Amino acid sequence: MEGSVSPKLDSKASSEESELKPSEIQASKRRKVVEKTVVTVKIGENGVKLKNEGPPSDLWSWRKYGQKPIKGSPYPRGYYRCSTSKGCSAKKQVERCRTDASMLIITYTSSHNHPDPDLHTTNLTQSPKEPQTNHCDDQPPAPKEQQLLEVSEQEPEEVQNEPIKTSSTDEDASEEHFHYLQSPLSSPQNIIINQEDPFAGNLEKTHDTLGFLLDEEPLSCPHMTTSSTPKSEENDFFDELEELPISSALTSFTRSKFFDEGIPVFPS
DNA sequence: CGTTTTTGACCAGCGC
DNA sequence: GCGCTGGTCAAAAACG
Repeated sequence: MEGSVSPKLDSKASSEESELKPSEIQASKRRKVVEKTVVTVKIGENGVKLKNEGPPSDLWSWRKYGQKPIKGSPYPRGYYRCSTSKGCSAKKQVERCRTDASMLIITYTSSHNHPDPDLHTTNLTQSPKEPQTNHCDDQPPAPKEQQLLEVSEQEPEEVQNEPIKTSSTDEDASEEHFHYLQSPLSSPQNIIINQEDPFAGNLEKTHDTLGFLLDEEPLSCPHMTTSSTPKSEENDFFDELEELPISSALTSFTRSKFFDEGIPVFPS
């Protein structure tokens, strides 16, 4: 059925192409230029334990539809699709940073065409935006809750395993401790989320996250970093990797970005 | 029984 | 034009 591939790709492509922005799409036309958001998550212990905890790793349900080993990286990349909504074309790729085993690189593609389950419950009345059609990003319903974020122009992954903490003080970021790093190289937007930071508090996230965070240690696990990572750890990581060790905060924030059209402008 | 995960194969885009 | 890599689908199996 070679013909069957066309339709599916077509539908996907058309959907994505419609929303992607000419200036924000990936520069490298490796494949179909689509809207991609790269999120680097530092999985201290939070993420790892996530699966053990009750709270879902994501506000949305993701269904794994494939996994492939990436050249140059000892870790495979998992491909997930949003299963929360049948017609949702949101996808995400999860892989581990080859330079830092404790870092997860999640690449979000497309956006959800349905309200966030969690927020939905809360804003149920205010955002009855049903998937009337496919206009998901046409209407930025998401309030600019978390828009102020640290924007830096550095490459997170290329650097050492040292989490880039914009010393800008961050505090400005009184709103959150998320660090957005734009990567002019290939990704339109790189977001670094240091879960080790007590960011969740400001993110109006669900108690689930907090609870799970609190349940775990404040952070840390310096001994398990890169080169010294034992094989068992690797395997274990894979296991976690597939579990989507992402906190709801991350998702929520990502969602906002998508719906908001995200990605605040990067002041040069 | 329904949903999700796993694995292999196929296809498309890009580089050389 | 060929080869390589990445991305997706489909079938089967596993799990709740």
